[in-house]
Amino acid sequence: MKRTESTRQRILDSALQLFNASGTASVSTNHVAAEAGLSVGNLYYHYKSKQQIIRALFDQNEAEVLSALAPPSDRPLNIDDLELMMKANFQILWKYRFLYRELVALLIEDPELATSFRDLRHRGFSNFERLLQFFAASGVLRPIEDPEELSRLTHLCWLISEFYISYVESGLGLLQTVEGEGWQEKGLALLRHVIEPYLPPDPESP
Amino acid sequence: MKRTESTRQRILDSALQLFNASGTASVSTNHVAAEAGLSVGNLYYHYKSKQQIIRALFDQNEAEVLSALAPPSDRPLNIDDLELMMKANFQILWKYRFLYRELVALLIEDPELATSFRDLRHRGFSNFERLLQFFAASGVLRPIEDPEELSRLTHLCWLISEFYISYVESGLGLLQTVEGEGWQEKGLALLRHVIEPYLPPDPESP
DNA sequence: GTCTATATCGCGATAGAC
DNA sequence: GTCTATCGCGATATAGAC
Repeated sequence: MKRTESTRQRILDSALQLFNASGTASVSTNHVAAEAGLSVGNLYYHYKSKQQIIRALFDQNEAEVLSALAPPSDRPLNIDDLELMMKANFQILWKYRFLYRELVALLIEDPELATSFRDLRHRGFSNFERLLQFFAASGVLRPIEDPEELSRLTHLCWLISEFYISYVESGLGLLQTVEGEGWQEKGLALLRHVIEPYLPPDPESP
Repeated sequence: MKRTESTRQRILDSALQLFNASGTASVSTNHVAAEAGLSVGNLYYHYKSKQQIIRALFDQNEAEVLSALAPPSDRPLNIDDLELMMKANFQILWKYRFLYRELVALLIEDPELATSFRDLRHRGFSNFERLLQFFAASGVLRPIEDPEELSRLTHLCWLISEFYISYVESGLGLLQTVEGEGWQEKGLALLRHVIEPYLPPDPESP
């Protein structure tokens, strides 16, 4: 409706870029305004605080995550869907990496954000657990009787997805996978590694 | 030698406590000095900047990690040693959790710290990989031929150890494991879950 | 070593003209 | 909606007395 969204969006884009590059602590609203090519006053006209900008970025992230992880619903799921979802998820996590990188600190500093995040995560976790359960029940994965084991597997996938990028950024991965996209493939490999023991026994293995 | 260490240590203790509780961004040198019961001037006499304090805490952490992960050397290693090391490691990670929680941001803000950290991690990673290799070679774990697979398993264990606490702190785990120590046991369970497929086939399973 | 000022700076946020 | 100007504050860091 309003064309004011254009400016709002430019603020978010600039903030996202700077936060990803330098972290939220060292990026001030001044920097964001400069990067976006507007005055501080104007920035504050659109967002009444730095926290509001971060929240808006979180909301954007939330929308993208939910849409990327929504199952096709009109078509039976297969194992490739799982792989595709994980891939799409990595893209989004990378786009908003500052959020996950500083996650706990951001949540401590903004209880309201903490509530939103925990809500999102809770829903996402349940969905993913159901998805794995569905795969196990439909033969894509081998059956998982113990609910504790299912829960552990879900937590494991979730933890890896959420923090793999921070793990890479924090150094070791970077040194070894200098190539631009290699990190993503390696992350997927870790997820596959965790899933692998649950693939159904293959009758024709060498 | 000098009793100045007492004050220096009090500064570090106070800083550690506050950083863990509120994050480095919202804790100022003023707060640290107040918590330690000294003047700001005195604090700056001992550490010339906030970054220096963080570095000192990192060094402390490094020393504890290295000593906790040093193998007995005079005694053959067994699988319980692995479990004990992981447990000790969790304790240390918890003690210095702000470091890992804000890891990437801290490394971006302080390139010198980044160098130290990457060096430590590189050494730690190699050691741990060798340890797993040793277990695989000596029958504690089943043989792992593919070096890529060994590397993946090592990365996996490392990633889980390093970020599990942030994962818990960021919410989901907290809601489910309200009990004070349960989180640690659950973390170990995740690590065991990853190791389990590599345990040697047990002749007398039900 | 420790304290009490104090200097300096930049940040978040607002007021008011256009 | 956008700008310029500015206020108030708290943070880092230093100077100098004790």
